[in-house]
Amino acid sequence: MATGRTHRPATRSRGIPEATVARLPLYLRALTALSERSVPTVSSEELAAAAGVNSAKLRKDFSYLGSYGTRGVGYDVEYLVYQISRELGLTQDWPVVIVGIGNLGAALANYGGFASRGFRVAALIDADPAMAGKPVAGMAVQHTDELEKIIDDNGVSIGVIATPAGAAQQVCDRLVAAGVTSILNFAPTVLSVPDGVDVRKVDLSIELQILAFHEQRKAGEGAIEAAEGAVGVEGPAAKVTKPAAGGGTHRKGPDGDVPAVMPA
Amino acid sequence: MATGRTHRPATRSRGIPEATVARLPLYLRALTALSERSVPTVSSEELAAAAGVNSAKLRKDFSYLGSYGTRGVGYDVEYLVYQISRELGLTQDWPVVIVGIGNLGAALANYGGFASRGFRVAALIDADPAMAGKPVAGMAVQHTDELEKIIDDNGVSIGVIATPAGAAQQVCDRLVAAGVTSILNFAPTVLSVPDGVDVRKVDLSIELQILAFHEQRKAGEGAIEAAEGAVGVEGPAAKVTKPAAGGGTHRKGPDGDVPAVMPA
DNA sequence: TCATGTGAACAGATTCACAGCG
DNA sequence: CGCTGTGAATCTGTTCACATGA
Repeated sequence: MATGRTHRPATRSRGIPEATVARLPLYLRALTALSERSVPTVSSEELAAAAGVNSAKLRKDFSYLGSYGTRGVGYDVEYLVYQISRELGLTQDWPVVIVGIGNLGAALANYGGFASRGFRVAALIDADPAMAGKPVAGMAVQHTDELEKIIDDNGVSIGVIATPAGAAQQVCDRLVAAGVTSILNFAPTVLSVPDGVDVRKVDLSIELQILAFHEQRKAGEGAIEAAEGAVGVEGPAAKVTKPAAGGGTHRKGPDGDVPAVMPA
Repeated sequence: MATGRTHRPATRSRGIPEATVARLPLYLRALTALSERSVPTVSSEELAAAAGVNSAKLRKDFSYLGSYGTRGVGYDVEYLVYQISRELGLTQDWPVVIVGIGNLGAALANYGGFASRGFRVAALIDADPAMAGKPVAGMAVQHTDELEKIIDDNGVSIGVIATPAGAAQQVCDRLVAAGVTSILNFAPTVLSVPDGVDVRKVDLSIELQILAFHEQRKAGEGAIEAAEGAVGVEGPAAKVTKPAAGGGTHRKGPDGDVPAVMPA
């Protein structure tokens, strides 16, 4: 889901639903593990368990790729690894650049999963002149001035942004102008890009906030019903048409009328 | 999307659809920015643009929280910030532990977005005895032996796993046994957890693979039709019932019969 | 006989379009 | 009049359940 703004339907490219595409890497990982253990075939049931999905979904997913299984038997591991790899475009080499070599950028550069599976870190780029030339993950960091040249020389079409939020849009614009058409954004900002450019974002604080939401709910559990009935903890129930106290238009908060504004 | 295995329906908790919950942090961020610029109100149109969604979706999302807007005017920024914060459970403090202080763990520890918005790093934990006591992000790293005690003493319910894949499940088990009920997993593995525990995963290589899929498609463009017709690039068309060459059962690959197995 | 592959039923999310209210 | 709030239509994704074929 993280395909960012401005670029839309992105619907099923050549018939494969987006949700399925997002699961293919999961299957591929599970299959690779099986392959390493020289397991020749798997059933949808086994593979689904390894990938953490249910088997009906997995079979449906695979059905979009074609009929690659054998009824009564299962799927040939090696063959599926190949098919999924090809479908994902991993049989070719994808040079990527990482822009912003701070803590996170360095972590990404060192991340092994990057190098495997068809991705190759073509360059590490940072705006800080003091970083230029410094070795990170066995590679010399290059200055932002070189960005366009690097993209061009290496035929880079995928860029990773690991800069502070403030710099992200500007970096993004330069990447796109230089020919990058897919961006993985770690900066906590919404990027705008022209049509035809894909953006996916990875956002730590968003993930945490989603967890907090569910966590909060767990704590409440049975108390919720009671509280809602009694105090009217928001929801349509709290739709007080006229504010009970305080002259303003709004301020219909359930636990006290004045919002306790969050710290920045 | 990312709610991990074993725990499922997870559907709408108390009426708010999961998809909406996932966008609330986005709105909150945009609203916080407006708040800092002292903007008093926003229309759904403006806010949607800032958050990178469309306005109908945003209005629908907000409608699940209650009727917090004013027709003909828009939404009160401060008020919405408060409502969303409360809905997400950010008006309380969430102590989190980060397990695995490698490159990534250190990056996370240093990540500012952590500290803001209700999350507090209660401890950094690593299995390497050599790391113990070392300062990272102004905090002394503690040894895994202390894990249970730390969780308990600090009332931690959210854990972040940034260990290598091999250690993740084991760490996860210990976190859960110690009382953690929400986990953010950066290790490239499927975690199994008992019912009632939420897992969200952030997986760099999966994101890249999804980008590669779309990237590949862009490159192909009009050529796809032709190629499929001519060579029979898989799809139902490639459903060769009997392998053309090579004795095996499968191996129906389009560009060469032997799968070019990926490197690990 | 067994597990795949898939139509059909269902569920969830998005978009449309407009009634309703400030 | 302008913008929110929301039913209804649509679209996407998931699950069911079973016919099909190795």
